[in-house]
Amino acid sequence: MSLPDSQGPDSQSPHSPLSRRRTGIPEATVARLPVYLRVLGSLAESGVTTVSSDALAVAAGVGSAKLRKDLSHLGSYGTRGVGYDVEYLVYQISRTLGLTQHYSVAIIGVGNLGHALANYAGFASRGFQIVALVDADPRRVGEQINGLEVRHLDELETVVKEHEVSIGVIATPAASAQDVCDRLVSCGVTSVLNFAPIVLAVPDSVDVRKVDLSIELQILAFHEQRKSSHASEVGAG
Amino acid sequence: MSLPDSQGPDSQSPHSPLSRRRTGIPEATVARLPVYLRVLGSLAESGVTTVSSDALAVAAGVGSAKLRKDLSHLGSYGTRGVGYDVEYLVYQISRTLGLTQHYSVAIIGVGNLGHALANYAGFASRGFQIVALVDADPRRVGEQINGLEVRHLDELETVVKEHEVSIGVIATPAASAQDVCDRLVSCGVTSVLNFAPIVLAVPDSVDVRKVDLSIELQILAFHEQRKSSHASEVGAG
DNA sequence: AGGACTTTGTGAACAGATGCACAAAGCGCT
DNA sequence: AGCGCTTTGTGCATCTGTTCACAAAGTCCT
Repeated sequence: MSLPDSQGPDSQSPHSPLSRRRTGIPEATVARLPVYLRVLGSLAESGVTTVSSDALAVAAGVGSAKLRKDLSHLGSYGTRGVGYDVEYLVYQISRTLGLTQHYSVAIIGVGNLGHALANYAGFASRGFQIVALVDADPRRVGEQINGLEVRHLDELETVVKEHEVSIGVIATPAASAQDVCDRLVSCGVTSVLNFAPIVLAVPDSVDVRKVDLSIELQILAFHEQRKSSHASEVGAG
Repeated sequence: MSLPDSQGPDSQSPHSPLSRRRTGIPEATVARLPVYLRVLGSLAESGVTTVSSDALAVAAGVGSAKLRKDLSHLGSYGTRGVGYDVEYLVYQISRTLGLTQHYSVAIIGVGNLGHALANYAGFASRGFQIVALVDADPRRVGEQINGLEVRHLDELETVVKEHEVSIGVIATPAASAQDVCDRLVSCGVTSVLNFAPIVLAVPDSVDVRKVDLSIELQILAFHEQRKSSHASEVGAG
């Protein structure tokens, strides 16, 4: 989608109408599928085998019409009068999202955040495997984190090719993020998850998603402010 | 805000047409303002005093028409034929986002991620101040992080009221997130930033934004898959 | 002062996403 | 088999967001 435009959770790449036509799945739907998948996962764990769009919608925090429309993009996998088979739906969503494939992930930058990411268990689940940790600081090189040895930034290209990394996670300071990104892209990485507070410039063929604490806080601040001024504004008219 | 609906970077709370009318600022615009703000900040540091919508748009990774329309929601702060005064625009955006106010932030959960957040410098900038760290694990209570002492979860209510926390950051395991959230809400916290991989249920009056690594990865996976199948599909027709 | 040039701000067309409401489809009970 | 109940899937209206394209408004140069 992305216009040459934005990246980031929100306005996330519109990804060109073309891709939309190819997959038939709207971007807004794609962004919600992982949520459904997670909810379905816990339902399955609880022994639930069948779920209605209403129940699933409540659990996922969306409207039921929206949910049904979302699922209808994948095909007709429900049974009228009954609902959806949990296990089957999990499979279909996973397949649609491409989670039946395997993805090798490299984390660049092993500071506080990088450490947290490297240790994050949920990471490894669902086909994502961390295969490399890279840092520019020689003092951190060689350190073992979660069974992986930190490699030096100089080896980035080697490491990426060696492990056929498909997703690069940038957890470096802002100053080095663009450089790291460029190097990832030139090694053939086409998906980047960016934690650095900076807008990355990439070719159209590369997908970037950003996670940005500070932006989220500022959005919350906006609404928080609106709430505080609420009383007076309502009073005023 | 937010419909009983979604939370999270993407489909973020449509925030009811009403609020839209009250502030006059579309949600999509609000989500981009922090990006503009950041870019303007670095421009200012570089000594730039005036910037055109085109230049700013490129730096922010959006289209220039979109940027102008976004800014036009705040008022007419540009000069035709010239552009925008960087410093003045920074001020106007800050004011609009409510960053001229002060926000007290509490972080609940001081595991790997909580640690990283507590040490994150950019946090304290722009009016956000971490005033409390809370954890359920007695072994972590008392620890000093970045000059703040970790308090026990039992004291959550006390701590929140004591520091007049306006934003709660949930960095706990999924299992305790809803409980923590409920307690925050019952203490009067109306803005929550959720890092736990779970959909939080909150009253309409509370804003939740979520940051979810695993969802972002899955969205990337979807597009990555689309790219790999690209070659064959194009070949096939 | 006046004209060429630049750049903003915005009306209008378009595109995408959401929500409503209901027909179609299946289940289970008699 | 038939009837009533439940729930999906979707056409349609609506709303939100994006993009285009241009008039209005300003600067700079002569």
